[in-house]
Amino acid sequence: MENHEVARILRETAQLLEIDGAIIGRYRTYEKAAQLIGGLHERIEELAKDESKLTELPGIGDGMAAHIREILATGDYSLRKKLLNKYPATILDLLTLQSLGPKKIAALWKKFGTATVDDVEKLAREEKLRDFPGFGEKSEQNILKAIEVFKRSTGRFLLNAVDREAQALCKYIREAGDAVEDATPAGSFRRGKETIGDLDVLVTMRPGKDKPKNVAAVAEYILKYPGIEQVLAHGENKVSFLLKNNLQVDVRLLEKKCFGAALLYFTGSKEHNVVLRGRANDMGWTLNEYALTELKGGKVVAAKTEEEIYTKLKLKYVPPELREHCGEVSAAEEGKLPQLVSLADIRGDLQMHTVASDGKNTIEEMGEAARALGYEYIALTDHSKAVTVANGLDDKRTLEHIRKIHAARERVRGIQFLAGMEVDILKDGRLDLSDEVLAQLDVVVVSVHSYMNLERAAMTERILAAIENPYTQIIAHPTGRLILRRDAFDYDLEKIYEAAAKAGVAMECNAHPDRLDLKDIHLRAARDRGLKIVISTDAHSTLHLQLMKYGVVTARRGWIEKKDVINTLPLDAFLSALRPKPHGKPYAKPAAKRKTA
DNA sequence: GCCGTTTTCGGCCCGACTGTTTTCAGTCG
Repeated sequence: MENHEVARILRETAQLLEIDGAIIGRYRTYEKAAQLIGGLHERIEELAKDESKLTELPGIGDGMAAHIREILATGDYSLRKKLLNKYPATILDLLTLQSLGPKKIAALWKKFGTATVDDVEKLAREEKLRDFPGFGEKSEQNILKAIEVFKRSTGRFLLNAVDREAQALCKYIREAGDAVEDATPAGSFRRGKETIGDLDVLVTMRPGKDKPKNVAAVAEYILKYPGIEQVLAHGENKVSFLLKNNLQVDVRLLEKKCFGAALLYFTGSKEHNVVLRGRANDMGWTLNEYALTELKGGKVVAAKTEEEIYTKLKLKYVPPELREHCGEVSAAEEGKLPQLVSLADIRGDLQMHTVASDGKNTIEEMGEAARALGYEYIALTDHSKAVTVANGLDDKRTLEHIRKIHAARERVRGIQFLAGMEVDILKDGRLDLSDEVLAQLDVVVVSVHSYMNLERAAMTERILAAIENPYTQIIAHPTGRLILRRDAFDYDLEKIYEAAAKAGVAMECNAHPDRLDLKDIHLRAARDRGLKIVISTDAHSTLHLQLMKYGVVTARRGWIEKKDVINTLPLDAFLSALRPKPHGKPYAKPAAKRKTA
């Protein structure tokens, strides 16, 4: 059973307990256990095999360990089942509605037997909610709006979609006038999570004598942002609104002097912050979104930058991508944080498509765009013939394509072109091109595009067979998921890792925001096993080459260092780091034009 | 349900905002 499945069962139990009126600590314990297991990079199933490993986890006692074992053994949890006998499962949907929480949901259930979004909508439309304690005309309206949103939206947004909105909004806010110093995105977006629920933006105000007036004026200005669909809150220091695509944005207006504390607080994660606050308390301080202050006397210890707050807490600066309560605080304490890979480290992009298969641009255009990004080399990797919808190349066309790539080396200087292919892994694990043709390629990237629902054993065998092929060098988008749309393939990733490590096959972190595959926790596990990583965009146009940053941010979330990523190496070293080819000529740089003496 | 150099019982992060109240409960992040 996968960690996220165990986490889901525990989380739902926590939610049901809260609706059921359990005391705060009890459902919190379930919530915390769910969080912990969801973010674990070891498999909970493995840990549970050891008698004592589970209770060594923070917040897991004997009781919770037994519950986890029950879930692993039976696939469900008796308390959850019991609660679902009492409440319909649809009652959990109500928690996603803005302005409805467990208390009100419990009250509605008790009074009307309300358990579905449709039930709530009916009550609101019949104006029956408003007479109920704690509800009024206004909250009735708010609930109707929330139901609108619920019906229109899936609730999560891809990283690049939020990036676009964040950049546009921050640019608009910076143009507010002299009162505004800067606008900075925070929240899970800053941590680089693969999907984002809502966007947090911090706006720092310049100090001045007209402060309250300025803050109010800036808030007014922000609420005139053309992208706004609906204003949700308009307070003194905070405004919230929905954008036209239903992304919720929370903007906080604050003084520059507490920017660091606010950035830390609103970047999260919640769990990371809880640990920092606990640490602050132990040191005789208290940490909130305004400052790190002395418990007695309230003197400010640090507030202006995140760096100085970490320093005061005797911690090395923790990059936002690591703030997930997954060992980063103890690593920061011991000075053992990884030297994370950065976008500037990347010297080449190793997966991209051209007009030969399903790309929009030519070899030369891709080369020029990559050179403009400062890359030293690229691998052109069009699809092989099995991907007929993408006009994939057979042996003959591949050989032609290789010749075109060689010719491009002469035409476009200042970047090295590697002849590659994204070769399909067929249903039985064979590769979609002949060995003779594979031997002509500089880079062989392999991936699955068909029969994606094979059962676990067959899919595992299939990938293992592909790794056994001596020409296989890189496995692209190894789990095949499409974020928010398609689940990962079912196979034994452990076995694949083991075989890939042994064979010297590199694993791709596909930078496309729809994929981000391998994902953060898989990357961390790969790194722990010493696997080679490449980060590639899978670009289908020159524009897509710019998606590299999402791959890098995902790798950073997986604790990946520059030394783990082979496309941070100069060309010669990179080629040596690839699995050696059994036959075929090694890549030769085009000869420099000979100077006549 | 977990946890403990203020506690083996009594707390569980905590501050802002909203809408309901007439001093506060519920929700949210």
